Amino acid sequence: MSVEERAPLTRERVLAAAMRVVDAEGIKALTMRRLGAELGVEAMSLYHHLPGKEALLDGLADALIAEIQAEAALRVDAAGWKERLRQTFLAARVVMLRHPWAPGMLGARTTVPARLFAYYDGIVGTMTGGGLSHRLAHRAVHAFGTMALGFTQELFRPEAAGGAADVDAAEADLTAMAAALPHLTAMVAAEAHDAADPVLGWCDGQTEFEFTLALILDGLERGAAGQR
Amino acid sequence: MSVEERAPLTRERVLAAAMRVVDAEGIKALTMRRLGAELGVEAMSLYHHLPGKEALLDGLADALIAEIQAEAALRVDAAGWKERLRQTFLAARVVMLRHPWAPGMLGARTTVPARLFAYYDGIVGTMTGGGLSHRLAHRAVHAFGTMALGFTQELFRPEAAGGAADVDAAEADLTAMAAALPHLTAMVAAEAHDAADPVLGWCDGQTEFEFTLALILDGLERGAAGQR
DNA sequence: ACCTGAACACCGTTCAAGT
DNA sequence: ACCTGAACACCGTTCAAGT
Repeated sequence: MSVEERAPLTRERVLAAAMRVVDAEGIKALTMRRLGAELGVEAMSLYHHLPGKEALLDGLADALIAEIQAEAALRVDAAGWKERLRQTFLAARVVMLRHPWAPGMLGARTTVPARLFAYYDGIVGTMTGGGLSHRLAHRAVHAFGTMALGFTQELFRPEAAGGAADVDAAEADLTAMAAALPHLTAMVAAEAHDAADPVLGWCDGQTEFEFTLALILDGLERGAAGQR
Repeated sequence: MSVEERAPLTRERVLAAAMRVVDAEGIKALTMRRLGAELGVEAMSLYHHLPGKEALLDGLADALIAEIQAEAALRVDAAGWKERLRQTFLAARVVMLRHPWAPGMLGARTTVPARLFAYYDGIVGTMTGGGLSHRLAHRAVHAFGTMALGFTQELFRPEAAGGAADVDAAEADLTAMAAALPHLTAMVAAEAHDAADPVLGWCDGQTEFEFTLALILDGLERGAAGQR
């Protein structure tokens, strides 16, 4: 189907095709047979360029880290460690928003993409270069958690396929919900009221991401002041 | 194999058996056929008590939240919102350490376990009851992220099956690594030196968990003071 | 009503055979 | 060296049949 159908297969072409499939159809669609079809080839041919499905996913994870590094290189231009980290993590978030399948895929992985070490090395270097101790830099890496990859771990993010019937049912016993979940109901009522702009309003990911980021960065800054 | 082999199948017995299988053999071992065998029954019989595999995993997630709630009920006895949250999240962590498969399983889930709403309702109630605004409580819920479920999202946690050959290979070009990853190498050297007790030493999860928890709780407390 | 056996439509992967 | 077709050992799930 694609232009380069007749070109010889390489590891790079296989990974590029995998990225295309997964961006267009999601991670579940990425089967060896489907990927073979994308390249105009039998599934078995892929094994000459990658040892198996695990290696394919490893390669995909690695390609994603590379894209995050590239995006950060384009954007990070500040001098201070705090602002540099902020820019780094916001760049990572942009990449993750381009690939909605990525958080779940990375979370399910048990092996470390080789490129991740180099990526984190740069982050640690930014902190120690800014005067943070190795101990505080170490703690910071853990505190940021998945933030360095562009997402706070929002478990159970809402699905694209919403059930209209469920919404109706939910509305029907909204009063029952208010009784069972008084604090959540009150919070939604108070917060939704303030959300004039739907993009910046209720549970907007960007707002929450930046709040958490600032919270942790400010806390580290205070810790860095205390360590002297 | 089990004592209750002849008792009639119920949804509860199926879920209890699933929890047994997954605790003993991991999430990959949980197939409909394997679960049937655990109960001395054909795989197809399970469909009379659960609609399918998705519902089985939903049930497992729900049972896990229930266990977290029960553990918290046993332990949380403080008066202030800050200490109550600290105890709540440490209780959740204990449950997660009992079920190492749980973080990955919850992270892969796309639907929300019903019980999670009630669990978060209690957490929000603790904060608003302590004087935090709905806005700050909302931001806090996002900032805590998976901490309420007992884990910071440590992507790529080390596997149980370690490759000795890989360790040897890694040692062989340790100098090469030091050149390629100078900041990480320096951090490991500095931090590992201080780690007299291996349990409390390098990358101990409990230490990192409590550091991040305190960082966020302190930041919220400051935010709560600022909101008046 | 509950459980079964055979079958269906998929997977990842092995292997002998082609070119 | 690279690709193929058939096959193997699995999955979740359907369905007609048993009791």
